[in-house]
Amino acid sequence: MSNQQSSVITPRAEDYSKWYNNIVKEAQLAENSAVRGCMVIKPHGYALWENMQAVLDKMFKDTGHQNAYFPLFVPKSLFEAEEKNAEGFAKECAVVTHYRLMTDPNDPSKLVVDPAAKLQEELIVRPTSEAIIWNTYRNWISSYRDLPILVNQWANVVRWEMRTRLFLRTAEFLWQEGHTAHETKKEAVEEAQRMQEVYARFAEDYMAMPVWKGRKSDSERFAGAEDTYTIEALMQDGKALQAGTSHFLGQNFAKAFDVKFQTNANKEEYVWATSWGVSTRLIGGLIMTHSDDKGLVLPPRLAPTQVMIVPIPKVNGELKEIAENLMTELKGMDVRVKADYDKKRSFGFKLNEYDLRGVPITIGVGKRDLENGMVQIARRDTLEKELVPLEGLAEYIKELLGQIQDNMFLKALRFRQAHTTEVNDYDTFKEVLESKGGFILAHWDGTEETEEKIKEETKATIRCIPMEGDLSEGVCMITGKPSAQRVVFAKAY
RNA sequence: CGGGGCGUGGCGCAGUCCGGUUAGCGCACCUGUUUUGGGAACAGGGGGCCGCAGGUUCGAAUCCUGCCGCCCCGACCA
Repeated sequence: MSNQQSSVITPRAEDYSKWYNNIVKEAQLAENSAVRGCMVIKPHGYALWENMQAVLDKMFKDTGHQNAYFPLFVPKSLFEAEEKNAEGFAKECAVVTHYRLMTDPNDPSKLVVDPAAKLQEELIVRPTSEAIIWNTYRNWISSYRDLPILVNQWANVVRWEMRTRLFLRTAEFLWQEGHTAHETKKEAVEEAQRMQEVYARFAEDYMAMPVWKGRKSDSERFAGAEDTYTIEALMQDGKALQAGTSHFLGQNFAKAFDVKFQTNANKEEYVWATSWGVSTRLIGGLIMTHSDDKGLVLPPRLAPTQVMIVPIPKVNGELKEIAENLMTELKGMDVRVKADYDKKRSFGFKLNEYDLRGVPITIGVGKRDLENGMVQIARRDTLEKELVPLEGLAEYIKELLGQIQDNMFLKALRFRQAHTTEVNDYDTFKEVLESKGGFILAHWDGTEETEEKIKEETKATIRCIPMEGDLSEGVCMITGKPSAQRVVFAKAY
């Protein structure tokens, strides 16, 4: 089987978009569906999402949150209550107008919408759930004793995007959205920042994807928020990806939905709110941070299968027994391990397949090396191979998984460092953006006009206004006006 | 919505300009045999309303008209 194009991946350097699509398909993460802009997440992709969910869910619970579930539909009257939010999402809403179909009078084999079944009030398919949730919270809150409310939901949402891309921007996507209600502004701001920190920790410790933490500029802020905290990652093509956002919503939704509480001084006040979310887009980020021209590369902490044992070539009793023992031992150490005894496919085919699917470690168990008490270990991140003694192998593997995790983070971090540039004038800004892309740290006068001008002329946007690092003052690279601190620019997904 | 490209077995394509046997190739699939240390070989086999609808013609994947869909690049966005 030579030159099999179903598994040839377009190199990144040749066509980055194509490469990305190839990875998604060849690693069997997802595929396009019959519904425009909506993907089918395949078992391997969904297993990855489940692992991400499990970790995040625990982090949410460890910070005091509970899960709940709210409806898919939002009555239009509720949706429009918070004006800015409604305006921000209006252009990308799917709307349910009818509740019944009927046989087409002109063609009995077809169905048409029954005009008699028009809804009195349209239902919006949620693009986000603030409206329905805050309408509910009104009934849950009357006293300061009812606060805080710390609720998260795992759900799907629909945003009718003009152009979609698998995982990065689909019309329907899976996410979690936390919605919290607080007594004071201070508490709400702290909550929003806490969840930004949770996201950053998840991205770096589990996805091995370094992120910039910061706040959004006015123009990039979430519709209806007072402040948006973001984590921004850098992809291998030099473009930024907004990987998670956490919003301080002020009292906007409390006012729109009339959610008040009585303080312990018997005064009536509006509730303070936050919302925060990450989505299946993270899988896109994961792919574009680590994967190579051979396929998917997954960090061990999230990989559905961490270790694959492949007997070479004929599975006889002895090889199988060794594989089974090793598997038992590794499972006992909480390693996600599988063995491939399929006799129909060759050793080489299998290895390529697991490289494609991003399995962090494959163990080749064969007679030749076993005579010396050795097995062949191949690590996906560096593509290095080595012979390792069977004696103490489980401990070695366990240790190696940790090393791979760390190595992937460091590699991504070095890439980001190499693609983060401090510039002081607009010409250099443009030149860096063109030549190597990445994050550019520059002074900005804080006005929307300047931001807009830069976006128009270069396509770069302010990804975030950093909250840590070098926060010294300067002058705007364009207008020369005072700048409070450098901000992070990049072209973004 | 603007610009570009494309619709031919599951996937990727050739054939279309210049109409003419039974529409072809690679991969995948099925059966069998030999294989298996980085994508095995051979033999046999199955699978096509050539995107849809009209039209021209003795004859259309091919020419004409209309429609539909998909992909890529922008505008919009997590």
